[in-house]
Amino acid sequence: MAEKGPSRQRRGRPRQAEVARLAGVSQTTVSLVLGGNKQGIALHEDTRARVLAAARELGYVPDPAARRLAAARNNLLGVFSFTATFPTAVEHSYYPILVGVEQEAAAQGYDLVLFTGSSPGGAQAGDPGALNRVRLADGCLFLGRHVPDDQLRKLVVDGYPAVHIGRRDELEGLAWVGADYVAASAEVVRRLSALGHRRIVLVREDDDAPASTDREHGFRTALAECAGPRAADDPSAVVRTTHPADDITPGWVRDRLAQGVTAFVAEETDSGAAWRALHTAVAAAGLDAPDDLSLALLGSPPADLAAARPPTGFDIPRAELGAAAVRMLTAQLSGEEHTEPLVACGFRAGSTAGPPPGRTG
Amino acid sequence: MAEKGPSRQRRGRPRQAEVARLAGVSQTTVSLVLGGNKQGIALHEDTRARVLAAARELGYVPDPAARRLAAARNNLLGVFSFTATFPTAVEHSYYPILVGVEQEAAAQGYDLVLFTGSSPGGAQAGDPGALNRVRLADGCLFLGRHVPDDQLRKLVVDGYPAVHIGRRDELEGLAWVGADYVAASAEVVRRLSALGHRRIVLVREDDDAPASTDREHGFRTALAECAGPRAADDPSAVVRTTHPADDITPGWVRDRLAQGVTAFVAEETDSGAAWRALHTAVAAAGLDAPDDLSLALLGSPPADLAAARPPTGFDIPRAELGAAAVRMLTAQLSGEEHTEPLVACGFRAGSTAGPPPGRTG
DNA sequence: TTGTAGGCGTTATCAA
DNA sequence: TTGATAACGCCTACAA
Repeated sequence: MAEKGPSRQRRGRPRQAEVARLAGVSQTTVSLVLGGNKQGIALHEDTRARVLAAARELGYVPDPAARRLAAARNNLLGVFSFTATFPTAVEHSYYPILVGVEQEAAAQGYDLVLFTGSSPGGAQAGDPGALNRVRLADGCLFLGRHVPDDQLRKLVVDGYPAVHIGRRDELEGLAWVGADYVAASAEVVRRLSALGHRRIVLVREDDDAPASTDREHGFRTALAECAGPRAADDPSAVVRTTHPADDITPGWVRDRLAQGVTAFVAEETDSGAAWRALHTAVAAAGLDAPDDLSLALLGSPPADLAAARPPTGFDIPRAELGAAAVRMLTAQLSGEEHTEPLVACGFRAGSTAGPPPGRTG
Repeated sequence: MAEKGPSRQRRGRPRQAEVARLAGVSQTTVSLVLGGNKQGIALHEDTRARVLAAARELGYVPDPAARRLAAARNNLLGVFSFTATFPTAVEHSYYPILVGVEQEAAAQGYDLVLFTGSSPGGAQAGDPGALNRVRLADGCLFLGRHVPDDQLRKLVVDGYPAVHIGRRDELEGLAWVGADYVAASAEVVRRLSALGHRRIVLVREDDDAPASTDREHGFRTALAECAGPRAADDPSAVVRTTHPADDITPGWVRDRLAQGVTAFVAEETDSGAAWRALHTAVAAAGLDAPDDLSLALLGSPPADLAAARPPTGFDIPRAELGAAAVRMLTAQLSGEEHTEPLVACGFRAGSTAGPPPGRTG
């Protein structure tokens, strides 16, 4: 298997020792000069010049492996997603985050190592050591809700620098960054309230992911502020639906309207099921937003609905989220502790919300 | 600056020595066991098991830098793109290529390191050492046309395994993989010819990128076969347009038709300008493909036109391109030389081409 | 101001 | 079958 071959391709590459010989100084001096002389040690301008000249003549470039070995760090940040890093389907959720991760990592001088849950090195889904590969990097970012708790906990306990993207409180000691769904959802409700809406219904998926829970929390909090505690505690203010959302029908929408509801809010999820169902039901009922009722989306619309009228709601700053994760990780690496975990979502005015019908805004 | 802090954050990262202690063997033995025992040295099944267990317990992972320093390889493949690997403008995205790169790399047991071109560490655009970081990996893939020649040449001259994705002949000795635009473009012309078209016009951008040149070359070659050398040499058979393509107007289309042209071919580019212009002009002229004329696209339609009727043309197998690049790189690593550099593009029947009007196919 | 020496974590060559 | 020992190229006290 080409065991013997012309491997060791390092061949003709000059090392500091050769530069030293050519310049007539010691290898240490070369390291000092070429290393930028961090410790502010004084050296002859002469020596400096000779070394530089010799290095240029030989075309010297430092060996990154050696450099990193000596420095006890490799300037590598890991990115681990339990599913493939480049899934064909999930493209929409992770890609924008990676954009931010890459930018911030580059800005801070780190390169990225991509680990996939289903990679080789004997790292299958069930493998209890699957996560260990990330130790190769100085620290690692974790994406997705399916990262196994126990393995992650082991890394954290060992003091390995890790940051989870997405709120993750259950795992004690694990740093995370997440979108501030609570505040953003509350803001949407406040805007609707400012338009005159009092009875508002939230359509969410039947799932206890933090992302869903946080949205409901923000929704209820703001509702309590705007419409009083009774409105917020009303169980019918929040509807849990399944995927597909068979219960969100034109009839259901009409019923609600008849009961005085004037605005509907849906959460964004991977599938976009809640928003899609609401959208479809409203259209099928022959109703139109914002004239007959107001609609808002707690997140961004799925790609196939993006062409439609932009929904009122908020945008998750995914790139910013990635960048924030990198910042938190590098803060850990340099000994400083946590930076801000919550990233604010910007309100998106959109055009699916307006004053309730029969009322002048 | 965090210069002094509790750096040396290698902290808990276990090394072979600790595994050795735990397993009650020498560090050498650990290396032997964990290294896969390449030299076929015999060792007790007992020892082996103990070492493996200890390594797993400690979560041992070899240090890539040390590995590379000592053995000149670390099972890491680099991916370097001079611009961001994850650009915001989706159309420029390398994403589909990376999908293939990741899959093939995983299949061959390599992890991926993403080197971002715009990284500091003193690695700005002008920095002559920006590319040097890649030497940490066993070999590297290069993406995009803006990889600086001189630095890349240095790597190649030093014998560093590198593969460029996209044809790159100018750089002597640099291996590359690319889509076979020549053959694919020729095939499209042949199909059109088989339908009965004789006068065909190619709309391309005014750019001398290999991708454009190759398409024209294939176009002219096939045209010579099908319609004779006169047709192929006719300067009006190829139109160079700029971005935006103001010259591709409804009037221009009609003119051409009046002169006997029955089919138009556009090249795919980053911007999609040529195809978009053609598309728009034809529609504005009140014409329709394939009834009034035939259209073909040398590539895939831009995202915003993907919903329209699928154009006749070919698909660039981007994932396959990535996989081919990895194969070529690993071939270099194992001493074997070049594998096939050209990746075939599949013909896409689409539905914008048919027999010329007034003729029975 | 410069040089000497030791170590970073692995692999590889020999002895034992 | 296993264990010293010497690289690999660079960094960094510390000594001169």
